[in-house]
Amino acid sequence: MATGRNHRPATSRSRGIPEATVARLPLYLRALTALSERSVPTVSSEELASAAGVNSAKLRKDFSYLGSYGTRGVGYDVEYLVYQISRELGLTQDWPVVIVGIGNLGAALANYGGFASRGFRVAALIDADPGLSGKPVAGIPVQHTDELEKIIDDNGVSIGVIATPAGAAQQVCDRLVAAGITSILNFAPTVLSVPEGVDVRKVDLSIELQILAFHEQRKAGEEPASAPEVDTAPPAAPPAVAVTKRPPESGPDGDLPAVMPA
Amino acid sequence: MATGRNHRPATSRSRGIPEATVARLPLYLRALTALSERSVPTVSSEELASAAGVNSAKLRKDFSYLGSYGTRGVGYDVEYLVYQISRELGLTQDWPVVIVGIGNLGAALANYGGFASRGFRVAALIDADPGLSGKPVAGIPVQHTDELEKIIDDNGVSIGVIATPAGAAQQVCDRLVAAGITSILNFAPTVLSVPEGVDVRKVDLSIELQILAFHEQRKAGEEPASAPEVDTAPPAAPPAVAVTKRPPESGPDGDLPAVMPA
DNA sequence: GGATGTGAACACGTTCACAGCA
DNA sequence: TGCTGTGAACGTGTTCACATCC
Repeated sequence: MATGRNHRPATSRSRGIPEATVARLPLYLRALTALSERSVPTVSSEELASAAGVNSAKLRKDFSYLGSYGTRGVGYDVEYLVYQISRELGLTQDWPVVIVGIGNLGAALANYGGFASRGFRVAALIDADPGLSGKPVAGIPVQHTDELEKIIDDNGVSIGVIATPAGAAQQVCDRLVAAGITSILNFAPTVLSVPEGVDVRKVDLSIELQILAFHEQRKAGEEPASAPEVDTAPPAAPPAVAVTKRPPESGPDGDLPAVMPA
Repeated sequence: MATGRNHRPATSRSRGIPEATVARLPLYLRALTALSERSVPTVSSEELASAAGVNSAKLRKDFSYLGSYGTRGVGYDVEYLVYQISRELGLTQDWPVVIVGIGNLGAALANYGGFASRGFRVAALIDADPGLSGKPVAGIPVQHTDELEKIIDDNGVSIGVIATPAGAAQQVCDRLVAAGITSILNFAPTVLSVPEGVDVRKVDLSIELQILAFHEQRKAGEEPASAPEVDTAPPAAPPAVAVTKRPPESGPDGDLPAVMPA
């Protein structure tokens, strides 16, 4: 799960759409777009839900927050829903985006077709390495970090993507915010602190894997009625102030590793 | 937010740790590891919470599900907690992982230091392009898709990462599952269907951006007491069966764009 | 004194089941 | 008849506030 929020307590919801619903709208939109391309005119909540990987009750409730866009006994008009959801998400307008940190991940993001097709436009690629400056990635020349403020200002950018190593992330974040960015998608494995009013969402590869490992571990110690305990090394001393040598863990790299060179 | 679940309804929670708590454990672990490296012996819930970007009440409640590992009036022993959380997450053992689809994103993942330092080991890189076979990425030679089943079997791999284009994802997924994989981290923008017992987590770049756009849009239409409505193009016909030409949207690429060539 | 651990209250999210309408 | 839209029930997650113990 990617995560990270920063909103008013959702109290006094007037026309507010629940956060959980917002997070699913892109899913519905994707499924609807596929149907649209196959020229399917209408869908039932059941069909659409299954295409989006949710259950139909949830989908209907989600749509009910947007308005009554369906037809009882029939279903939803695909084209109409595509438009309504796009509008709700703000995708009927163009969102210029900058990507900071052009390593493997930054390059992958720059090449990612999903951006362009959904109202997002990569306005600039920025990296601290002077050796990269001017070299094109995904057809866009990389610019140096020095230009950051100017680029954001000139292009009216309000969304920034951070794909730098962890160590550089906060610093980049601060500059982005100072330059006027109000939404950040962070791929660096660090907690970013930002002033009120700035949105941060986080995508953390390592965390996702750790969550999988947790569940995987459970599976192992269940069905096969054997192997009750498998601990590798015994724990350190329970409480008491101590500097017990540290049992296992802590790899070769310093702080939580970076994604790639910026 | 990365997402995707597949668990029993969490009913009859015996020693079960809430899903939301599990998702935060890696965060705590990261903060604790940083403290450990600075040889800090103990932390209070307040300090640790702020380092991890959550509030202290939540953190204390989270830890209470694991056991009583703190000391009243003092705080938590850093080393001890690192060990306990690692054990809980299953990181005291080694998890071999395969990455399928070695484009920019796959390469970024292979180079990602966060894997190795947390009990994960990249056992193999797999790609369908014969031209890549044998070429080393992050020091590991890429192997051809034909070898997939053999690789998984030989290495006892139970976690797979899919970084292929959307079109190939389900097919790769099916082969992974058939070969014995029970946990999948999916970067392709598709809904994967898997049999019961297989865990899927999803990381979707495009969805995260769309959620940001939603909030960004809200900000725009708030403070500055102007610009009440800004719609670009008028909606299509409301209900009724129709094949209205499709208003805006739908970029140049076919289905939801791939991440990169596999 | 000072911090943890936790019941109880609250807020949010999901599911059920059915009324209501095409 | 068939499917949407939604109140009501339920379950999960978060926050409060304080008893408890070092």
